[in-house]
Amino acid sequence: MAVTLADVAQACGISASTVSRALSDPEKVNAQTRERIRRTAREMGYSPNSVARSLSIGRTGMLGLIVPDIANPFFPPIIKAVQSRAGQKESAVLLVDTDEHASDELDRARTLSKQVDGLILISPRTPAEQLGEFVALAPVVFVNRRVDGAASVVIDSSDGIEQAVQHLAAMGHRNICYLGGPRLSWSNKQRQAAVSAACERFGVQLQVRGPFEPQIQAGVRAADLVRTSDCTAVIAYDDLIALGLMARLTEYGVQAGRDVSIIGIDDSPMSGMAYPTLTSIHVPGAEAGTMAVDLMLRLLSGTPPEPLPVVELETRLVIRSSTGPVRT
Amino acid sequence: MAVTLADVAQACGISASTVSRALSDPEKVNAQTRERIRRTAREMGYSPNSVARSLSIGRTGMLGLIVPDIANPFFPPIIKAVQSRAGQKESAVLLVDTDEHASDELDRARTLSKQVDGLILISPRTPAEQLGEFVALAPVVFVNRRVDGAASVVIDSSDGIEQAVQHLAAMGHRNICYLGGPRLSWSNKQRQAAVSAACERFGVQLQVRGPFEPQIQAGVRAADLVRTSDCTAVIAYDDLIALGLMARLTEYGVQAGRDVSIIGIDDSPMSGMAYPTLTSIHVPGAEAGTMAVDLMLRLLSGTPPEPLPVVELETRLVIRSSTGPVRT
DNA sequence: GACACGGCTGCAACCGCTTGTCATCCTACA
DNA sequence: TGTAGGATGACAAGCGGTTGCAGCCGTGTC
Repeated sequence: MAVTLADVAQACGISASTVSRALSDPEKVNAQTRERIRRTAREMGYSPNSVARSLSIGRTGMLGLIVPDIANPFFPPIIKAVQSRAGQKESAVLLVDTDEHASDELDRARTLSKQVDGLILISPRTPAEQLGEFVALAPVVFVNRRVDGAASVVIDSSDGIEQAVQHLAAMGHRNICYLGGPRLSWSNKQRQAAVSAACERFGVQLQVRGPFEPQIQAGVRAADLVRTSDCTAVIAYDDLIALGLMARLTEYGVQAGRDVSIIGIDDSPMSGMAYPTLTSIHVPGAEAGTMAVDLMLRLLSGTPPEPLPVVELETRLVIRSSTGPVRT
Repeated sequence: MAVTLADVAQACGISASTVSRALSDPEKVNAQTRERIRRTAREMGYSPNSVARSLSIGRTGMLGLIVPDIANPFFPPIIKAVQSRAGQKESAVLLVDTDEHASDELDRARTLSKQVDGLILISPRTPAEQLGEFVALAPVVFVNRRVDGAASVVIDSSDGIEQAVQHLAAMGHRNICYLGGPRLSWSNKQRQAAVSAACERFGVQLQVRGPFEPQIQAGVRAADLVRTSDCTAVIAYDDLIALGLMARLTEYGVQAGRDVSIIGIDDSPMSGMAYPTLTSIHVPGAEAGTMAVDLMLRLLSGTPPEPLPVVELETRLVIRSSTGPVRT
């Protein structure tokens, strides 16, 4: 029912191979033949069958994108960037949401790897020992996680975190709390280490609580821990936790920015929205997505550069009103 | 390099067709042969090439999902539901985000339609006259939009909206404002009509403002319009607009639930988060996603039922603290 | 004992496109 | 005028599965 290459060829009284070349490798076909073919193809409404094409050339033109949770506002900007960059490069994106199930990642990757040219894993929750298996499966780019021997786009939160701790220290906070993210989360380890280092540098006492899921409810749960501690400021693993915390504290009459200082990480759109607005560390998600696609395309086309590229992106503190001088 | 059907066949000293049948149509193969084949296949790490399979059987096992904006919190739950349902049914999901560009939808659909078995369009922004073209392209299910002659899952906001207006009227509000969504949005038309009907029924004055983009910033912009009007309550096209509005009004010292009543639509996770928490109309997005996949699978398998099915889902009001008695 | 029938399996065509190889024809140069 | 060489386009062999058809063999029936 769909018009095929052979149909066009027949209509032109010419062989299929020539039609194929006329459309994909124009140089190799005489100019007027080419034009005639193209016109007929257009008139007949021909459009190549991408499955057949994939089978023949051995590439599908699709990228697999594995994400822990689309509903987490940290991810959509990355996903959008990946999509749009892939679109520019004529690739489609096969998206998979693992619902934060670390153990699903490898399974889904295995399935996916047969339908796509390469895999982009955003913030994978899989334990480090198993990450190698992904690399064996297909060309892989990791985002928001550094993996030895693999291409990755990492977001170095240490700059932003250092700014955050400095900001708090400058306002007199001497006792702060870090609300940790999922235990298996690589970025949680990074963030916690950065907080810890910065606290040491600025002479601030640090207490660590957690793990918390990157969800609003977890932040609500964290509120009681914070209220009963002697911390005057909190840095949360992400904005969701920070927002949940802030909302719950508000219910208790504890006001962020006045009674306690709260800093989130991700700078999601909601942080500008909350009341009070949330001081947060901006994480360049969109850039990361774009870079990941570019990296992948580089891996796919030709020889991967030997030391596999690791792109580092920086973060910075965005001060809003959930932070303020320590209450004396 | 990957192990193929032929490799397995050779290893078993058997023909490829038998191997194929042993794996996909077990009944037709002798039990012990089948077991031997399966074992060898497993040992060799065989896994079928899905592209070749697609070419052969003429189906790709993929569904195309077109969404206006992943970053809008209304969509992720739907997308997740579609994914997970499709996953259960061994289908993959090819996601496309059109960034709210109505005119992109048809283009993307055209490209996509060649790689997938069917198209699911969530809240399409395309004008009604052109919707027929999608149907011509491939099996289509529309979500959150009723399209004549096509399968659709619609969310009937009228119940929820009626409850909302009744709720406001009961608290003495006699003058309310509806902040409209995008002009081309079908659901905006539905919602506005429902608000209008309900206001009439409950004897409430209605003012309509807009259009506003479903984004926080639009709500912020709306705040001035609301402040200078004589409305005592607002129903916004969606939660984002409501939240933006509420945050901005808070900055002005106008407190939702006390000085003005605000109701959002979508009941997104943030509505429980904001301060004050946002009264909102719950929209069953996840159910809609699941139903859409089921509908699609029904369309694809066998004869579509003649009157193309339209699934209707209901909405309901979730009262939180952004609404209260009119201030006297 | 011959025949029919049914269960298994192999052969080969096909899905639609790409691409290496080769024949043909024309041009240009010696 | 003969021939080398470059365009140009046809042929055919895949890519890796699926599936209709036919053949083989064993069993049951008359």
